[in-house]
Amino acid sequence: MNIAAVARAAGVGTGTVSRVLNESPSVRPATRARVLDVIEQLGYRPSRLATALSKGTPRTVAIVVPYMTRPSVVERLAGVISVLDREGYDAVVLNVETVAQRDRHLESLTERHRADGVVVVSLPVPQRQLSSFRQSGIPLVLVDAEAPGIPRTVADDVEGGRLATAHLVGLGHRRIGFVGDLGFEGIGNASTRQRFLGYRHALSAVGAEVDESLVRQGEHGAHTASLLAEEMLRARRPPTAIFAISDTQAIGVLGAADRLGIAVPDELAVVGYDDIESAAFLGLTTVRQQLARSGELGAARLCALLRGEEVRPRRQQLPLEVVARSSSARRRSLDGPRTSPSGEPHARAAKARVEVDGWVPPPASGTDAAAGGIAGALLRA
Amino acid sequence: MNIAAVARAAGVGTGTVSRVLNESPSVRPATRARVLDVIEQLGYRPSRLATALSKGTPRTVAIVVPYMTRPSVVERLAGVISVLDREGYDAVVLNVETVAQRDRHLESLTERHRADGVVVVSLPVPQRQLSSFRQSGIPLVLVDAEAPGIPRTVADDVEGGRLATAHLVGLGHRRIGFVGDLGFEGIGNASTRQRFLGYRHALSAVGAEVDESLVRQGEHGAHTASLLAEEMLRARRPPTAIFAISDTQAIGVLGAADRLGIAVPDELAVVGYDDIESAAFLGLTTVRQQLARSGELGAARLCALLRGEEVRPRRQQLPLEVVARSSSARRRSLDGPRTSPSGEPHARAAKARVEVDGWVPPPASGTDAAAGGIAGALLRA
DNA sequence: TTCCGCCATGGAACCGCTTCCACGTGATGT
DNA sequence: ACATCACGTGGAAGCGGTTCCATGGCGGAA
Repeated sequence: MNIAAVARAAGVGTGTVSRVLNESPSVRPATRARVLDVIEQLGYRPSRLATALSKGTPRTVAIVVPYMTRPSVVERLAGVISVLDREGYDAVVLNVETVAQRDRHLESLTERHRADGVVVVSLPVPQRQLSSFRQSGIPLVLVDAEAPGIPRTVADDVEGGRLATAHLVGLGHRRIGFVGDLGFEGIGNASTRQRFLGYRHALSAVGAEVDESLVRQGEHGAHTASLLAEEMLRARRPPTAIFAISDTQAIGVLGAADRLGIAVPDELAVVGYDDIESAAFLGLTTVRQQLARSGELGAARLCALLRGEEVRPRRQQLPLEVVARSSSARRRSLDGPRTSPSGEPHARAAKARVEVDGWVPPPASGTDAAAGGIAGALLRA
Repeated sequence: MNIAAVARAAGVGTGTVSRVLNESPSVRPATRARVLDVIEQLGYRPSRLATALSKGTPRTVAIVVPYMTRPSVVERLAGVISVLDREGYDAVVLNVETVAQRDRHLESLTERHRADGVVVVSLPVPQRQLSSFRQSGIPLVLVDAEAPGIPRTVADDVEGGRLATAHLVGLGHRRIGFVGDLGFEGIGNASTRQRFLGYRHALSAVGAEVDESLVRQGEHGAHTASLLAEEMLRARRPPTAIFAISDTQAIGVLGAADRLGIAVPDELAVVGYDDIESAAFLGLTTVRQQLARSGELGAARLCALLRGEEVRPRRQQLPLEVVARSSSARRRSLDGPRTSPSGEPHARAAKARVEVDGWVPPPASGTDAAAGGIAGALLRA
C-alpha cells in the first residue's frame, strides 16, 4: 500500500496525494476531500522512511547518556526528550556504561541520515569524535560537558564545590570532609575533580587546609558513600561537616551518621549536590543545578541549530544555588562534646525545610483521592 | 556523496559496492580491497535511511513509558534499552505524562516504517490502539501491563500486595496501613488497586478487616506519602505497620515516622514495593519485582517476534519476593506502650541488612580510588 | 473573440540503497 | 573442441515518498 495505490484509487496523480498529505494549499477542496476519503477507506499510512529519505532528514535526534538510571542523569534526559517531543523529533536514547560503548555509539552517529543532531549528556567527547562530527556536519550539543567551540549548556562545577563548602565554612566548620565518585568509572566527566577544586578554594579562602584524611573517593552510590563517611567519622579526628558531590552520596553520608548515632546537623552537617527530588524530602542541603532545565535548554539549542540559526554564546552557563535545608542548619556549638548519642536526629527538624526552602505542599487536587484524603476510590470499588 | 560516486571512483558498479558494504562473499578480494580503499579515501558513509527504506525495516523500536524519571520506571526502561542495543535496534523513547500524549504517541506508532516494534511499559493500552496495532501488523509487547492476547511480561500485583501484607501479618501486625498512589493520574496501570486487593486478601485470611481510616491514596512521591502516613499515625488508633505500594512512598512513610519520633521497626513496621537501589541502603523491607529484568525480557521477546518467532506463553510472569530488611524486623511487643520517643531508630539496625539480604559489598576495584581508600587521584593532581 | 496567465494537476526524476537478472569469462566435463 | 556451469560483476528496477516541470482548462483583459 503506497501513495501510487491511493492515487489510482482516487483517480488522481501521486503528486496530488502528496500535496494533500502535506497540506499544500494548491489542491482544490473537492479533490482534497476525495483523496482524504480514499486514504481513510484504504487505511493508508505514509511510510516514514520514504518521507524522510525524500526530504533528506530523519527527524531524529540521538541522545547519548552515561548510566541513565542515576537520578541526576535521568532528569536531564527527560528534559531533553520533552523538548524534542514538542519540536517533533524522535529521540533515540543511547545509554553508555563503558568506554567502548561510548566510542561505538559516537562513531555510529556520524553515519549519514542516522540522526539530524546529537545531544551528549554528562560525557566528555574525545577529540577524534569531535572532528568527526565537525566533518560530517551533524550538529552536536553538549549538556553538562565541556568542549571548546561546541555549543554546550553547563554549570560551573568548581563554583558549585566552592559554594557548598563556603556554605559550611559560613556555619563555622573548618574540618570538612569530601566524598567524591570515580567520574563514571573513567567514561564520565570530571565533575568530582572540579568540585574538589572548589572545595579546596573555599577552604584556603579562610586559611584552612585540605586534610587528606578527609578526602575520599569511591563508586557512585549511597552504599559506598556511607562506607567512606563511616571511615572518616570513626577516625580520631572526624570532620564536623561533609560535602558529597551528589545527593545520592550525601544520602549515604546521612545513613552513616545515623548508624553511628551522630546527630545531623548538630554533630555533623551534610551538603549534597544536584537537588534531586528526594533531597527536598530528606531535608538535605544541596547545590541546586537545574537538571531538567539543562536538558531542555540543550535540546532547544540543538533545535535552533537544526533550523539553521546561530547559538550564542557557545557556552551557556546555568546558575547554581545552595538550597539550605535541615542537614546543615546552624549548629549550637562547634567544638563542644557530642551531647546526646542520637538526640534529635536531623529528620526531626525536616519541617523547618518548608520555611527554609520556600516550598509549599501542593494544593489538594480536588478529588477525594488527593493527598490527605482517605482512599475513597479503592474502598468503593 | 552516494554509492554511485563510490562506484564510479572505484571503477565498479553500484551493486558491487553494495555487496562490499554488506560483506557479501561473492566479491573477489582484490575488488573488495579496491572498493574499501575508495570508501576510506572519500570518507563515504552509507545513508541509513536509504538502507532502511530499501530493506524495508528502520531497525528501530519505540518504547512508551509514563513518568520516566521515576526510579522503578527508568530501571525497566534501561533494561529494555540494553537488550535493544545488543540486538542492534535503535531505541526511540516516548515519555508520557498525560492521556492525550499517550494517545498521540500510540497513534503515531502504527505509521508505516516508524518502528519495527513497540514496547509499552507500565501503561494500559486502550482497546482502540490495540486493534490498530493488530491491524498494522506492528509487533507490540507490554511490560508491567496487561492486555489479553498481547505478549507481556508482568508480575502479579495482587500477589505482591498479599505478600507484603502477609509478611507484616506474620510478624503479628493486624492494624496495617495502606498507602497508595493515584495510578499515574489516570494514565497509568492499576497496580495500586491490585495491590490493595492483595492487602485485603491477606488481612481477611487472618480474620482481620480493612479499616477504612488506614487506607490512603495520594500523588506518587515521598512527600505526599509522608503526609498521608503522618495523618494515620497521629490518629487515635494508629497502625502498627504500613504497606506502601512503592519504595518511594515507603521512604515518605519512614520520614513521617522519624518526624513523629516513632521508632521503626519497633513501633512501626514499614514495607515498600519495587526494591529500588536506595531501598537496600535504607534497610527498607520491600517486595522485589525484577525491574531491569522485566524490561530485558520484554525487549528480548519483542526481538524474537521481529525474527518471526513465536513467543509462548503470551503472559510471562516474573516471580515476586519479599526482601526482609530492618524496617520490618521482628518487634519486641505488639501492643506495649511506645518505649522511647525515638529510641533506636531503624537505620541503626541497617547493618543487619547485609546478613538478611545476602548482599555483600563489591570488592575494591583495584585502584587506589576504590571505595574505602583516601582519594589519591584528587590529591595528587 | 482572442490572448495571456494562473491554477490545479499528472507524471517523471530524484533521494540512496538493495537485489535480481543478465552477461561475460574462465574452468570443467566429455 | 565444444557445451556447461559457476562465479564475479554491471546495471536496472524497486523501496515510497517529494518536488519540479509541463500541460490543459479557465477566467479576465483587450
